[in-house]
Amino acid sequence: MKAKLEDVAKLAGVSPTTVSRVLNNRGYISEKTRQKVENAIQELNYYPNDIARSLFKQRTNFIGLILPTINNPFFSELALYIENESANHGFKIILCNSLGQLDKEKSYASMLIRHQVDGMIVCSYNRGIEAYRNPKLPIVAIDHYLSPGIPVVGSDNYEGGKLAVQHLINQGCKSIIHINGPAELETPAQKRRKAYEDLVKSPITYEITDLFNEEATAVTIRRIFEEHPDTDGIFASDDLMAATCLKVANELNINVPDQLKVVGYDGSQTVMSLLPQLTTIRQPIKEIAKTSVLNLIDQINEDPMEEIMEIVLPVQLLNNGTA
Amino acid sequence: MKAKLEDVAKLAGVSPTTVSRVLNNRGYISEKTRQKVENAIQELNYYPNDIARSLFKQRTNFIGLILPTINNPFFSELALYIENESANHGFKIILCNSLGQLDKEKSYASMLIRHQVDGMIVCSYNRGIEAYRNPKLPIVAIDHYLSPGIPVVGSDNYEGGKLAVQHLINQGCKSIIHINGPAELETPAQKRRKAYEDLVKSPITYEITDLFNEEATAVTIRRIFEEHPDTDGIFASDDLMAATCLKVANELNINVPDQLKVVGYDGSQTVMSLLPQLTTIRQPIKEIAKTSVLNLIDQINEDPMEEIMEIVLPVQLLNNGTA
DNA sequence: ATGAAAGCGCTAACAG
DNA sequence: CTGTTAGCGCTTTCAT
Repeated sequence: MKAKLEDVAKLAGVSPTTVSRVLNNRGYISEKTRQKVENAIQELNYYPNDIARSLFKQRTNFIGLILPTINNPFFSELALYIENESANHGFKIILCNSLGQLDKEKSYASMLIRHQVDGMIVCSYNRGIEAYRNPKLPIVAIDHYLSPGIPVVGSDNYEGGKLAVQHLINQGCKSIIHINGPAELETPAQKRRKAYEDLVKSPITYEITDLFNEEATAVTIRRIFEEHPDTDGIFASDDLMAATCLKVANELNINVPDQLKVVGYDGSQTVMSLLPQLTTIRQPIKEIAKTSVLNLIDQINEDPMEEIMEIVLPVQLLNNGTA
Repeated sequence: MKAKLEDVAKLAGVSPTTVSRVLNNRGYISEKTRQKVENAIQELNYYPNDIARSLFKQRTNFIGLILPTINNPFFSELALYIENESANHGFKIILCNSLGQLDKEKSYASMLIRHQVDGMIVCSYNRGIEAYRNPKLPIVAIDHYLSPGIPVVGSDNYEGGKLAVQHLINQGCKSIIHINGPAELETPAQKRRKAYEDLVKSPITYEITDLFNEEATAVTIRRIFEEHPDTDGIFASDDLMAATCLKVANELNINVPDQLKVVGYDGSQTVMSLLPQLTTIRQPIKEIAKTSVLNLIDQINEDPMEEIMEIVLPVQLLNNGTA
């Protein structure tokens, strides 16, 4: 069986308390004892049991991360930085892909609570999950409002939408179409749409209902060109949709950027590597990640911090060629 | 404070054991008692503490996942399916990004052991980590040999390399260059290179040393065209490198596929969405994920299963246009 | 400077 | 059908 603290104590000829002391570097220990203990640890190949420790300490150093799907450049980059930053502070990430399904998200949320996570970072799009109302559970929501009282970290979606649409207008587009996910109230991403609607005389938005199905997205986009053949600009609310626009345009022999200009949204590293010509709005993904983690850790430590309820980070237009 | 089992018991007027019984649906309980208990659970908004449960059961239902970086379409897709499949079997994923650094991987591995994970799935590229030699810790390695005795799940890398290079030859390429990551012994990915070397008269392989730096990759690729201006075919050992080839070719006004043909490797959904014209070798990512999880769970349950030490899944050429 | 004992929240014998 | 008790592995008063 696995060695436990008691085994180490016996082998070193000391009490469990003493072993615990050297493990945690707490209290006074003679150099000699410390050596004996450390030798025993080596010899037994002992690893402290963090489950037992967590039970006692009422702290797991686990952070639950709920997102729609890690298999998306924006979320995977976000997750990378969240994991990194968390690790820097001694926290571990439990990964949950809700796939946008309410029931999955619910069961993940309660699973995380049962596992005594110290906090959660949620960037999924479902509301009304009771578990989030669990009093005193530190939560940070990324880029959408989860529930009153839960801080939101995100980027300036209205500004991003404005930058995108204004750029298309500046480039001479006359008929600009917007593509967005399903309209949900109070989602900051809908502010991109608001900006579009504020800047364009007769706004037309196509909604992609099944964000997880690229072919369905392509079908919707083909409809744009059938129903609005005069379209000369598209503002897509994320880069994957923008990529699908480019693909469809290519199928239809529509030249980008001459006949059609396309602006995406997110500007993740992966998309920029694979599709460097895509003009897009870059979200400060790393900063969103870091800010979220730090805010969450502050909540966990109950630092008296000034209860910041919404953090809005700046975005940037990357003018790369498709618009 | 958070409600615990004892509080539920008190409120329901029964013993803790009884509460535990209804929680776990074990043993005989009268319907009346069950109701009382369930009401108390509701009323107290009680969530069982899985940490305490794990401590007792000597089982956490945690699986550690170590990969170089989740911010890569291949790994993020893999991680999605691994997480999904694990969740289907009641396991949770702890995400670790080693960033290819030995020390990070080491500390992640021992963190996971301290946290009593029931098993680990490792798709990182470092060898000689002692923690992996921890006897009886179930491990599955994805696409590389970790240590003797640890099962490997992967796809047919030699066949993939062969398909790629043969395709380039069939398309008329005379001077085919291969791009790969740093040469490491016993990495199945090196079998792609082996296939290339077996099929080409005078093989030339460029090594990308810093896989995490796209600009460095671009620099190396530019060197190819300086040093071998007659290059008419490139087999890149992953799609991101292939994408960088396309980008550099574009900079240099080299037409793909007329003057240069490029074949990538992986064929993840994300890359196929963003760069649908890329000809590549598709790995069966979902199957790799599922197989790994199932094999690991078998190990965890000590199912007597036939100790399969290497599982090789088939690959497929996706002939999309860049070659 | 070190040890004994209690307890974190839960479950599983074992009784009854 | 239900309760009592011990203990999972660790940490921490409180003694000494």
